[in-house]
Amino acid sequence: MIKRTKDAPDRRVARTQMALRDALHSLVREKDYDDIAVKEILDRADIGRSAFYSHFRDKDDLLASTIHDIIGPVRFAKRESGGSQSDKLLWFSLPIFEHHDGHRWTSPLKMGPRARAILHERLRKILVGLIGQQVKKSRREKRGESGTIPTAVLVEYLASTFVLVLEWWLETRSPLSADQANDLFRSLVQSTLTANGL
Amino acid sequence: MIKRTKDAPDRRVARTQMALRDALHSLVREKDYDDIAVKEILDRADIGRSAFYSHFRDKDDLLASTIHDIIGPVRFAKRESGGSQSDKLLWFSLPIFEHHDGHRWTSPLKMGPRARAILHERLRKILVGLIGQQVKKSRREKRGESGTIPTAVLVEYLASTFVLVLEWWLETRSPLSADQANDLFRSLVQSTLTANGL
DNA sequence: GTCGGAGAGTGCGATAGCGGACAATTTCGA
DNA sequence: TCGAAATTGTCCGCTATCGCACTCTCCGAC
Repeated sequence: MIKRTKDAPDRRVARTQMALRDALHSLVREKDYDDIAVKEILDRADIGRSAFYSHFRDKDDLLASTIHDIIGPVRFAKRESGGSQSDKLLWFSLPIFEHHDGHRWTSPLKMGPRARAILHERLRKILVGLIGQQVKKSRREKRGESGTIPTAVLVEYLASTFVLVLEWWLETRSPLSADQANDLFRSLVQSTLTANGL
Repeated sequence: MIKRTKDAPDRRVARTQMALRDALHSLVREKDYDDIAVKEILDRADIGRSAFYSHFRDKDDLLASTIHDIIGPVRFAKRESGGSQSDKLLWFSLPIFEHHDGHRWTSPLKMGPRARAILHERLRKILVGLIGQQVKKSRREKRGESGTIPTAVLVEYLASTFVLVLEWWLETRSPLSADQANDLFRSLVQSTLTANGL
């Protein structure tokens, strides 16, 4: 268990975590995720076994943690989100599509459906947290206009729909550009949003 | 002080030392060695101050330690040293010339005469150790043929002459190739070697 | 079957690196 | 020339990582 007041980022922690993530990243381009042994990750990262398990429960936990490599840059884009109501609500989608677009043709990550599921499940949860605040705020401002659908459900709906589109876009290697995929996602949820006063 | 029992290579030690050497390497291509603050090295290597001083006395000590980056590869070439007597004795020279030749035109290291002196002095000492064994062995086999010049002096002579040639070759940016510089060095010491039964 | 080897996790004593505080020295602009 | 700021080198309590040994489970060979 890592327990620190976040204002004290120990160099060592950041270093070993990054080393492990980098090692996994490079390995997953060479062979299928499920065929990668923890030992291989340790060797490539040049990290001891016990250090690994003091940060991550297992290989899947490490994989899930790599989401931050994606979500990190997205957080930066958060500030500069002006525009319409739905722009403020769905600001996250385009950066994520673009991120994957960049990596889409370089070297395909070799991971089966199980690994994909882990990543997307984690992404979905994080999105729920991210969207949640926005939706609550927007709905509070417009309270009374509509009350049939619970906010929590709406948030889950947005997150899972986004992940669905992302999954489809990646899985089918659709020729759609990141922009187009993003538009597709928005089209899907737009009417529901307006119908619920968002 | 660094612990003993060399059979216990701690990952952490190797890691921080390499990080520091790499940092210095990259910095010395950007600005003059004497203008580089320890703080800058620490920042680039992402290493704490106390870790630095637990390995090196000061900046110069770190610089001197980078010799191993040169001498390491040379040790490998040691095995495959067949040929004449002097080939066995002077096997080290060509690899070193070649090493410097590779880096000579890429990006010149920005270091004044003081820094150069540190490096070459260290190199000289290591060469003395390296050559020493060989000379002693060769002379033991041919004992009696000549006894006027002490072995220790001969060794120092070889090392310092080599460093001299290397220094001249680098300093003047001589158009000589690594091979030619190596031949030059050999020509310089050849007669002395044969005169002393080597 | 069962043997043996390999990988996954766990536990532990030892230690390298951490951040931060400190005095001593150097640098440098007012 | 003086004082502030920067840099160097030292020290210390805390902790992350180390190497190593160990158990457990899985799995293919025989």
